[in-house]
Amino acid sequence: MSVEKTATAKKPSRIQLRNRKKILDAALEVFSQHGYRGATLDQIAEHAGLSKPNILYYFDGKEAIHVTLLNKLMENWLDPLHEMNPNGDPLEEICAYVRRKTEMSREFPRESRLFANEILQGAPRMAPHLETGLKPLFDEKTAVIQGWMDAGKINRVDPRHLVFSIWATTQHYADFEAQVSVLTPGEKDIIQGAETYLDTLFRKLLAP
Amino acid sequence: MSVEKTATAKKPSRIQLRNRKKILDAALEVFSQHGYRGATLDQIAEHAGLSKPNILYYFDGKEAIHVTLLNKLMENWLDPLHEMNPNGDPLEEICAYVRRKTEMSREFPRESRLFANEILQGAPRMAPHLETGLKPLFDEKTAVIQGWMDAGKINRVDPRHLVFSIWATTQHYADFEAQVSVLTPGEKDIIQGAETYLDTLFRKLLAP
DNA sequence: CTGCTTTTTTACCATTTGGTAAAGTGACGA
DNA sequence: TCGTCACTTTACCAAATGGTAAAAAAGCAG
Repeated sequence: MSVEKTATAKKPSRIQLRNRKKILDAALEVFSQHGYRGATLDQIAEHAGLSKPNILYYFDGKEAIHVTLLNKLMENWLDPLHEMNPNGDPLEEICAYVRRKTEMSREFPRESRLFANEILQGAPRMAPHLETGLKPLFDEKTAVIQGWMDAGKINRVDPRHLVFSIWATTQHYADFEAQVSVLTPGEKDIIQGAETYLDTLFRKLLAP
Repeated sequence: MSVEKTATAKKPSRIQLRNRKKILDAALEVFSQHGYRGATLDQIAEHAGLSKPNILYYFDGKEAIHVTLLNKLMENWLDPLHEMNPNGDPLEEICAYVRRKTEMSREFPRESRLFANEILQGAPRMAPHLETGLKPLFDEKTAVIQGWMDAGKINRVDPRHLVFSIWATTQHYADFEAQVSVLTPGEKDIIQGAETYLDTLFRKLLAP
């Protein structure tokens, strides 16, 4: 069921491993900057330091590369939400989640933009993933938060909008980096300040 | 200095006005969905109900259409921020700004996505606009907010991050609509709930 | 070294895409 | 009614783009 070529039972060679990684890294760079339709195989090939036909030796086509990237992305992207512990202290769990998401905006801006591009354009290649991967987790965690509110541990707000606002505020620094950097010139680490601000924001909202 | 063809001193005819509007509306639809490089003149032509050469009779090319759209967008996009009155009640002014921005996400989602697409891809055709249009306004208004904080009218936070978080949370509902609609199925007007939630969010943050 | 497999390159191709030239059509004032 | 100007269509084109076939080169087990 893999999208990669030669993905039979045989274990991939050292060369395959290395080149697949080079291709995916180059593709992440290009797709995250130009979106799916704006990216070209030639750009990816150049970034990867390989020829275009050579890239098509490793992947079945442009779409296959994109899908592979999105698959790998979803694994890591949902991790921080998974880590939110229903048995932990509610306020601290949520603030820790905000911190982890902010951290990802700093560490993986390309992944954030790849995701943003895909969603912006209607999630044509990711709708299934949203349904089967994100939706159940979202329902589960909003229910947990609702439980915390019902128990009076945190202030009562719509948990869905709470999660949306966490995603929006944290990913903003990666997705809108071009704007942020124009408006805060010479700032060495604007995300540092964001971490402090967002902690205050959600603490004030939720403190019972 | 206009980007449109035949933009001499002569006033545009009725036909020109109608067709330019048709083209720009079609272009907004297509660019906001696919981004600049992903959009094609053929798509725009079809949406506009005109032939491709006919479109190029009214505009100098694909880029000219895009630039025209971005120019018109910036006018309206900054309006809500302009309306924030330094002499009004601080908390109410900011909450009113949040409300206006939320409203725009509901009323003009395509414009929001057009903007988001452009920023996501590094603002290649809008960097000047950000510098000359947005930046001064941003500096002015963050200074106003800082003044309110210094006067003890609202709680003290970094005004820049405050504004970023307002943009992020309000535009999220338009830009990530594909994701939001998957996670809140059957919701007739999710933005209604967002308005309530965001009012609470920023009130709790800023109430002195 | 030898023969076999894996990897890479060269040379293409069909389609799409932004754009143009020029002929044709229509509206409208003199 | 006629000529002029504004608008539209038809027929193209060159470049870019995703993709392929097949030869050449590089690894590598024996």
